[in-house]
Amino acid sequence: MIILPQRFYQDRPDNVARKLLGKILVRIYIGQRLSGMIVETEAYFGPEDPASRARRGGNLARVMASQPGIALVYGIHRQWLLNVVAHPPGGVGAILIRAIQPLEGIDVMKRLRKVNDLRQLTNGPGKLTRALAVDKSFHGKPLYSKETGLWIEDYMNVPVSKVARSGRIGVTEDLEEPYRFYIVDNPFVSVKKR
DNA sequence: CGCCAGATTGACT
DNA sequence: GTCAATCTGGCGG
Repeated sequence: MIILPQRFYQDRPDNVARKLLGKILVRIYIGQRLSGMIVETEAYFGPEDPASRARRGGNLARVMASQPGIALVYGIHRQWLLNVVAHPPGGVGAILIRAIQPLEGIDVMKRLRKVNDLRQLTNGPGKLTRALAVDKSFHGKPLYSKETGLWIEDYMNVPVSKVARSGRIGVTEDLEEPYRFYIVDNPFVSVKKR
C-alpha cells in the first residue's frame, strides 16, 4: 500500500479531484481498518469561486491556502464534511470527498451509521464522515502520513471513459465549468444529475 | 454574544 | 416531490 505523497496534491483542484477517483480513503478506528474507494469528488477554488469557503475569509480560507494534502473538515447542517487541501504552490483550493465505495470494516461502518443497507452507507459527504468516524479533530491534519489514522492510498487509475462530470451539488451559485467528478455507473455515487 | 446562511440528510406527502 | 432538524463558522455589535 502506497500512501499518496504530499506532492500529489500540489496541482490544480480540478486535476486533483479527477485523480482522486479510484483511490482509497483509509481510517484506523480502534485498531481496525475502515476503508472505501473514492467514487465522487468536487473541486473548489479560491475567492473567485462563488461556492468556495475561501470566499468568506476566516480560518477555512486560511487552511485552503495552506499546505496541500492536509484535511479540511467543516460542519454544515450537523454533518462533518471532509476535504483535502489541493493547489499549485501559492494557490488556494480544496477537494470535497462526496462518496466512497465501502471496502473494509463494513460492519463497523454500519454500526457507526446505524444503517444496514450497503448502498446507503457512504454515498454522501456527511454519510461517509459518519461511517469513518471523521470529525473536526482531523481538521488541519496531514492525509499523507499515517500519524493521524486517516490517509489516502493509491489503488487504481480510473480510465477517462469511466469518468463523468457535472455541476456541483447543493451550491447556490456555481461556476460555468462542471467541477463534480464521479465514476460512471458506480452505485455508490450520491446523486444522479445530468 | 446574537444573527443567519449553508458543499446535508432523513422523514414524510 | 417537499421540508425542517440542527449546528458550525463568519461577522457585526
